[in-house]
Amino acid sequence: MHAPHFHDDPFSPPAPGAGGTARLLEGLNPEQHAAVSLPAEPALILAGAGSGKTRVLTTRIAWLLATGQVSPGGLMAVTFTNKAAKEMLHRLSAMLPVPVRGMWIGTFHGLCNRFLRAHWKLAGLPQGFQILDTGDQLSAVKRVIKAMNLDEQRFVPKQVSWFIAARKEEGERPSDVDARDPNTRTMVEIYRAYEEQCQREGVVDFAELMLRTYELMRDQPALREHYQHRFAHILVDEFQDTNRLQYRWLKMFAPPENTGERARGTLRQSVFAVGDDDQSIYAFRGAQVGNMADFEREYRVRHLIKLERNYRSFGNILDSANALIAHNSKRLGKNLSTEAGPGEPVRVHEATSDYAEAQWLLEEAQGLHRGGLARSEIAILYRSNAQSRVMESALFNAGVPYRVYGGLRFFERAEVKHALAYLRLVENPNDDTSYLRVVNFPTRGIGARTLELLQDAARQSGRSLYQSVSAVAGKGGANLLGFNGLIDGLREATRGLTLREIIEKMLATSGLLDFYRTEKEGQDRIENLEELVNAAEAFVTQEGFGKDAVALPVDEIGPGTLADRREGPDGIAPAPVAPLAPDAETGEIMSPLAAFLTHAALEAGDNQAQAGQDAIQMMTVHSAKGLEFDAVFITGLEESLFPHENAMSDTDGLEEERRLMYVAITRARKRLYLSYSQTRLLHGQTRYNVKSRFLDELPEGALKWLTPRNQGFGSGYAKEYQQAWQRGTGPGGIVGAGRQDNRPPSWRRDSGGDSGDGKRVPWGGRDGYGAGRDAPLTGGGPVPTAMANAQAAKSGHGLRVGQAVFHTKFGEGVVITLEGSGADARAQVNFGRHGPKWLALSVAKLTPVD
DNA sequence: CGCACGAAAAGCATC
DNA sequence: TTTTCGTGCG
Repeated sequence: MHAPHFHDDPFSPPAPGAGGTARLLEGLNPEQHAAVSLPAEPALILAGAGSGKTRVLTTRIAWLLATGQVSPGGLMAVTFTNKAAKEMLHRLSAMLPVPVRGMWIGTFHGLCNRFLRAHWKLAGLPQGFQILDTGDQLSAVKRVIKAMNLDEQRFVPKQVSWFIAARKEEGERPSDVDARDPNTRTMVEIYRAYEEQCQREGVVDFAELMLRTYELMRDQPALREHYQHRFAHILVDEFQDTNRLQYRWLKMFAPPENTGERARGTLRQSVFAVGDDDQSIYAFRGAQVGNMADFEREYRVRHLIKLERNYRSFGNILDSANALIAHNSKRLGKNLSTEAGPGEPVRVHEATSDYAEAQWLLEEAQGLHRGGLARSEIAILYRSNAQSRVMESALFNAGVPYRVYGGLRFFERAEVKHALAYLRLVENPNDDTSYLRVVNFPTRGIGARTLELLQDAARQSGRSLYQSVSAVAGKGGANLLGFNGLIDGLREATRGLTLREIIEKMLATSGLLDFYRTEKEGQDRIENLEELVNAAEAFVTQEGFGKDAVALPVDEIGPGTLADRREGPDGIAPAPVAPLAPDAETGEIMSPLAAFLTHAALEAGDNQAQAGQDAIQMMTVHSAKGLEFDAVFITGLEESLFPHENAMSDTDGLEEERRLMYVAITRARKRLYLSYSQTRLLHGQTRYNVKSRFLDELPEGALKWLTPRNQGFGSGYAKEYQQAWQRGTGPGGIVGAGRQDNRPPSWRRDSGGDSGDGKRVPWGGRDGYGAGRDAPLTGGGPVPTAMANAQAAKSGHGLRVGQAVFHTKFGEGVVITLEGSGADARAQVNFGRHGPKWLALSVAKLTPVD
């Protein structure tokens, strides 16, 4: 077999030492240079925030290729997100004329998918297996629970899904789970049934992609040998975020004994792991920071390189980050430095209310924008999504364009999922999840009763819903038959059509398009369906599924082929060309439709809010990881918010919160704002919080307080409250300002190009928080407590709700509730660090702080 | 199959 | 503002 033919022949890389190679290393600092040009041995790169991690990773790949140490097919690079993978491919192709598309660079799941496509038979999967996203998985679990006649109250589908995913991420099949209590035993039974169901339907969930690949490598020596021979270099990005299974997976592809000085025989592999323990913020979803230390030990890492030079932020920002993270005990140890000079101080702002905080932020951001900063260079970060609403409201009312990350993504939208369900049924009518999703959508007279019967029948015979329709008699049965006919007809009618034509045909014959045409909110949905057609078109072009696409058999394993195929004409193994590895035996690649469905599951797409416009960026700190902005606002720096109350009780949780804060700080290039508020409306209740301990952990010299330092907590609020009272806008006036509308901002995509000028309606048109009519512009006092304040003022002990107090044992706190009077008087005080406490006022020594 | 409106969450979120 | 779910109607 011949090596595939490329225009830019990757098998003739620039000769080592040629100008090209030297140019690759140009401009790297000594540590980066060292990392990029390390010998082929295990290496751990501790890459601080903004230290050029991606550059090192991609240059390392380019360097390995350019110096002829490895062929494009001989290396694998793994990331967590599609974004990171794309970025790597993009940069790489800018550095070297290399056919990046066929290279094994991708997300863990994407690569597993590719692997399982090639070895589907060995893996015990149907050739066209489809992937369940989180939502599909949830409905699949629900069906299982129902089928087992279990109580959904006791076995909450979400929790069960989570349980199953967690087990898989620990590498445990049902029989491996140590189930001691009856509850867990039932969970395991559900897990078992769920697996059987998935297998029957020919679908796999995300965790299954990983686990199956791992198991296949573990149980198939020939396969293992093959891949270990093939991948001489494996690079892992964001290593601190790997979970147990991912690390074990890695060890299957490149076991420690094959690496470095322990390499056995001719088999010599190198793993290049890049990570930052200080940015490990995903323990809650199974990430094991400990993998870094394990890796260092198990692989006997001799090359540990720290990238501590930061090219992103000015000194004050870095000093703050360094000082903060120094409070963590569990660290590998790292300190960021810059040559950029101190830059501006970090600005700190104390607000009286979340509303006031939002107003301040709005003004400040507007100022920055007027000063010439693009809105897209301004980021507003918060710990939890619930915090975004006040700020959205403020921005919206001022007509400032903004973009909120983390909403519904394209392929998760209901109408898109419906469309995909039809397409999946065309591919595989036994996909019960998809069947149930659209069997009666648009409605075709198939009710719950009929579906019950159908599901019973299917359960009895162990067959799919599609296969069981004949078991249902009567009108319902006839309608079911009709639906099956629709799917069959669609499959016939679309045979041989292009992907675009298939989708268009489906949209028309399924009735989806007609349905949304008559629905009043349907215009958006139709646009999204059109967008789906575009996405498919783009996919076909981009992935080379056009008529010129060549299917080249690669990675076939079978007797006698292993040794042979390792070497191409010049002693280098050929790289796969097809985007998805073809069947290992036949070389057959998936149909464009099946491939597109896979793509849709593995890549949920962007959430499309406000894409393309210069808008202020709003997101949680988690989603900000990996991004950078000229100006960053970190808001809601309050105890119980950030650090979050659920994480405050144990050190591990607290340290993760601190790393989260570290990530947040290091997003800023030039200007960083930190803000907190004395009062905050959260879940309909006013909370009185103490400022975050993280603020106290920053170096005073790097900070500049925009509001008076050490102002008594609550005092500012109290003053404004009194003023408002005197103005006659007391409780009566303020009460109405409480938010009535609980919806997240759901804007209509307006047709005009110039959105953000007040045409969109985030609160469905109703007055939001401070919509301007009856809410005061500043100092909108918290509502329910206003009354309580008035009462408390009369009760003699001189305390008010919202009052800042000092307690000899617990320190600073804020009064959040007052009850009783005289000797009975008691107060609930939130001491932040110590949490809220009830105190008898006749005993406790509380000093008002003012 | 009973009843009502609205609605989606209480922490972060990749694939 | 308080609790729990899914979806649409008589």
